[in-house]
Amino acid sequence: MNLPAPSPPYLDIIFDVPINQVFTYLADEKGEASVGKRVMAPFGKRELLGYVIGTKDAPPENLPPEKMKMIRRVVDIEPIFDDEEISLAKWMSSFYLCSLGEALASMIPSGRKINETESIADDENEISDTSLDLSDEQQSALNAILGGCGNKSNAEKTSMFYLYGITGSGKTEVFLRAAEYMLKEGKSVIYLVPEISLTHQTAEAINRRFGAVAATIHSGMSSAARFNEWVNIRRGNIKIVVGPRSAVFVPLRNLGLIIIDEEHDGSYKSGNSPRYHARQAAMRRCSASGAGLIMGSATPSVEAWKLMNEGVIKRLDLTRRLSGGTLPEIVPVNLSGSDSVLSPLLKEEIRRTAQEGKQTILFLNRRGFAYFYHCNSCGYELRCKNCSVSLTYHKSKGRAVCHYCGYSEQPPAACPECGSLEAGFTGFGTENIEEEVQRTFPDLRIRRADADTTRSKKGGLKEILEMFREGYVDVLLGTQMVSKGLNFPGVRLVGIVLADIGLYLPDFRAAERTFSHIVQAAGRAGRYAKGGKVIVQTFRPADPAITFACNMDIPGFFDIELKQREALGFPPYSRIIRFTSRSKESAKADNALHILASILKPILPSDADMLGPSECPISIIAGNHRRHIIIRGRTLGTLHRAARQALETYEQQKDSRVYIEIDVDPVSLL
DNA sequence: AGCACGCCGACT
DNA sequence: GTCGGCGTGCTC
Repeated sequence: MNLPAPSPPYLDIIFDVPINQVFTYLADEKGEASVGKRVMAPFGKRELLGYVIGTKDAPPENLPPEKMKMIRRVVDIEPIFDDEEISLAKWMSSFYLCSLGEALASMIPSGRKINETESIADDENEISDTSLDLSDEQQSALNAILGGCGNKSNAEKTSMFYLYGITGSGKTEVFLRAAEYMLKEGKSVIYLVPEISLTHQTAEAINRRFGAVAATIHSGMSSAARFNEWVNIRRGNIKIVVGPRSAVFVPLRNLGLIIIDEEHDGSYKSGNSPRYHARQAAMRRCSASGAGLIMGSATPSVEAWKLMNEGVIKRLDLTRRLSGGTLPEIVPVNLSGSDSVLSPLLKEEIRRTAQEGKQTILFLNRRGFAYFYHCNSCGYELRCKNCSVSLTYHKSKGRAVCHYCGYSEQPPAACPECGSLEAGFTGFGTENIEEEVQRTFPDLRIRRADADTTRSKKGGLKEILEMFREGYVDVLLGTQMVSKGLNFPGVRLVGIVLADIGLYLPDFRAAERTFSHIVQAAGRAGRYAKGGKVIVQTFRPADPAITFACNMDIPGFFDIELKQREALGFPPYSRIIRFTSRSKESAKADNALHILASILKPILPSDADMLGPSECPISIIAGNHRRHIIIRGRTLGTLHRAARQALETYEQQKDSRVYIEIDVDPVSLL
């Protein structure tokens, strides 16, 4: 009879703290601690949850034995992670410049606050319960995928694919067939979706179709439920996981495939440290495990498009709509000189739509952004005292409100600067539009859906959308969140009230986003409606983001956008790391970044440059002054090295205790 | 990130 | 005379 080998007395443990250091502890007497388990351990003056990532028989030489402490207790009965997760965490830590503990903690569901915004899904992907016949295009796409990543003997083979096709061209069916193949091969599958609310319906559909093999894991679940699923997945009871960006980390063994639906979607990038991108993490997981990767969208990210041009990702085109539905006509309308937010054409079309017994959706993509207090005499703008962004007028409250920190004030009757009475709220806010639409069409039933009208009561949005679906509403008015309504059969007209709002943002991705929004809206609007129409109101009708979107010329847009990015040296022709400081005192925020800049400057690689330090476009958020530095270079490797070295030196100079946030490959620079 | 230790201002 | 501000140092 073999006694179990005595477990090593020393444990290497990491914590969810921003110190990239492994701490050695004495194991407990029972010897229950082992790699992959979590433990409670005394850490300084407190007791923290730690992750055991290694064991050893001898203590580290340079550690005085009296400093070493013993763990308090072992949390897990069985290990909840192993070398695969540790290796992925190590990659995260070095790629996103965070500590190993922060990386691992962000992967494992264990109390760390995760931030995946919940909103109503659109049911664009209506998944059939049974296998559908594939079109020729779908079939050849599937063949390419299975030929590329079905062959396990050669993991180096092209195994990244992109299903590029308009809404309704059947991407989902190809995803499912590829997943089905992998499951039959005994492999497991991760299916990433952009919205939490999509996970449930997608998983349900997969279960109906393949039997109960799919699990979901997302922040809408209780942490206990999430953790249960994690353990279930790790035990091998589950073969396919559907979820938002964090699901890219689930401990599925024998991974065969990762699917990323709506690859362009911004929610794949984490908003808090470590600011990982699920696409990047998926690529890393796939290359480490030999699994395949399939992404899909009608409007890929510029990054993905470039990789397709280079052949790194194999592009598979789905050009035809399966249902035969035609795309709606997209009409740009120049708003310049108009004194109304509703152009004559839009009014006329709303009227006609109503007369035909059909419905209209009016889109405002950024709530209140252009609805600012403005003096026509001196140009004064009313801005938030804390956040420096324009205040939005909320008529229901009679106050001007900040969309970042919630500050509000009584709007002045006359310009505070020059006293002119030619001042007030102009521009475009949802309330404003509602009023104007109501005034213009007193006989129509108009409903507004935005964060204010839907937040108060749970399901508020659902209710509004239900009423809309049932035909009790003629005109639905709202932000992105009403995109679900686009799939309702009664919708004939979609008005994008001010398409170029985003173009005024100081962000090099503004054109890409604007373009994508219009194309996505149009693609969905044409799902059912015959003779559907999309009206794109803009002050910049000649802007390529508008013109190419209106012509549905996607490759055309990417061609000129890529040229533009190349000329300006922006991604994907460069890589970027952004350092942001924030402090209640602007001098501190400034100072910290100037120190960092002076360290960075001399060690930047020759192919790199530095922008800033400068104020962030949104220079104050919730009372914190924000400054940033952007370093930019041809490849990430050399930037990483410089950044790591600079951060280390900065730590030692320990001047001001200002928090610096690091964003590798930032998606927003606001 | 916390949390404590430590040295300078307005309060019972 | 103390309470308490947040600068900075440390965490096996």
